[in-house]
Amino acid sequence: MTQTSSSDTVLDRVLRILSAFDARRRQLTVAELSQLADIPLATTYRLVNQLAKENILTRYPNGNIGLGIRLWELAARSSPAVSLRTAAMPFLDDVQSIFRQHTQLSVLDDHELLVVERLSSRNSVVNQATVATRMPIHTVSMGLVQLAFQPQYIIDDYFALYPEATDMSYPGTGSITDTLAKIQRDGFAMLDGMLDDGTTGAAVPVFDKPTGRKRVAIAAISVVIPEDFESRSAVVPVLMAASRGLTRALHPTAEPG
Amino acid sequence: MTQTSSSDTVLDRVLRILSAFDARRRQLTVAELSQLADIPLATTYRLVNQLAKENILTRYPNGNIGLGIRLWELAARSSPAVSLRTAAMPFLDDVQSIFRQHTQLSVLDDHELLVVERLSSRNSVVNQATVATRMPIHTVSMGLVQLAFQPQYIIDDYFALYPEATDMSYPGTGSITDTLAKIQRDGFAMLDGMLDDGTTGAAVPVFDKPTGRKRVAIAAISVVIPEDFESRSAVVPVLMAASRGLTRALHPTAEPG
DNA sequence: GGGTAATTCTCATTTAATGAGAATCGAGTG
DNA sequence: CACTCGATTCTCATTAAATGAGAATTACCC
Repeated sequence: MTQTSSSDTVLDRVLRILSAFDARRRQLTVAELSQLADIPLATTYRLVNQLAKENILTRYPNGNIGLGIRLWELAARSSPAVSLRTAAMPFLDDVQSIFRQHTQLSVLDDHELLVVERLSSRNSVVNQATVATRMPIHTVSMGLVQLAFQPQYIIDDYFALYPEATDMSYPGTGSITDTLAKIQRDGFAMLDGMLDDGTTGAAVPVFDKPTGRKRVAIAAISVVIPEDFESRSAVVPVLMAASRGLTRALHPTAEPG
Repeated sequence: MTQTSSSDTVLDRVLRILSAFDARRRQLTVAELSQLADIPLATTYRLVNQLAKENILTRYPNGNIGLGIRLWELAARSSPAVSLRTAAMPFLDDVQSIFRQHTQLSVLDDHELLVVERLSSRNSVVNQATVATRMPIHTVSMGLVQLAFQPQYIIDDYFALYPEATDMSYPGTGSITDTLAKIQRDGFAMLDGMLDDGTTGAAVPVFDKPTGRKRVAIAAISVVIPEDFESRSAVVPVLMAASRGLTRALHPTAEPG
């Protein structure tokens, strides 16, 4: 059955087809797509063929369907995420080469955290799943550090949307409200054992302007380190230097470097 | 007037809207979009609003339209270009940190060269235009080095499509046919003054498998160096090491390391 | 307050899109 | 080679998504 709320536009259907693919589902048969996208088989074939003709989707020799390079190209040419990532790369690279730990750039989008880039150490498993994945803001340092530097109404909206966040108790800082207050005071988040036992997520905000009182976080730079990391005390200063560099790169001004 | 060849589908129109944006046109008014996409204004407003609702496009506070983060996210989750880029990053990083020159990863697509990634030296201008840009294959080393390692029928198709390529005379190697033959013998392309005077483009192919006779290039790794670069003799060996590393990363086998 | 452009809304009309089922194709099996 | 089955394309009567001009509303500027 098709959607009942309003009419099922062609755009809705195309987006459901494109959304069916992710890091674990890179190739799908047309029958699978039809089911995942909730579109009758004949219509799915027609839309898939139209998309393949434009290279938004690609047909593999075995008949399976995957995303086409044109979709990437359209997005890469002028997406804000790509601009941010490109500007951030030298700073992420600095952080990654100093600590040799997973280093991420992330943003908040639609009340979730979205990973824009992840640099991993040489010998770590290539893990595509990390870039473009979403996580609840309140479960990771890089989310909390961005939330802490948002207008109060955005924080309130978030709590309204995720009441379970207000039930959280963070190791060493207590409630989410107390945790956000500490992050606001410190200017960084450093939380143990959030996603994985034995690791610490350290994150700093990237602000929308170099100085000023009402700065808003537009991204975060973060690393994941072992809890007993020997260079632990150096992490935040290095992240902050990277963050300030990125903010200046994004907002060049006449102020002295 | 709308297109006359066949009917103007919603998908056609949506793709024309998305294609209107590029590195130089990151924000457009709805009126500009209507003109660029050749869609009546009322229809453009309607489609733009639908796309903005899904965050495929975004509305800026000044009313301008730009690409939305969801488009990037859809593409980043499972696009082959992103997988290739992710696998290549350690090797590109190696090359870039050794020579401190622009380092690129590119593929052939639809008889053109498409830049998938570009790492630049620290102090170079951040130049978004390079990633996701297309160039004629026969005008750059990284294009020629991939063309040289394609099946003959693909080379023939290319010449049929771009007869002007057969009129080219490359410095030191002559015609394109002779140049391709030399690249096939050498296993790399190193051409002076192709895009910019005073520079050399050095490129090696990334093959579809580690060994074997009928290997096909699926990408290229390349650097742009000054013609009088002091480490010129080291460039190709380093690029080849990076390329072999990438091929092995893409095609892990049981063969010894 | 007036002027102008941007934007939304309306709705009669158009036509793109639909999708079941027939037809065709391709792969696998005996 | 014939048969079976699933994949895929094609057909076409019907539907409803889409259209787009122009009116209405909103926002901005002077």
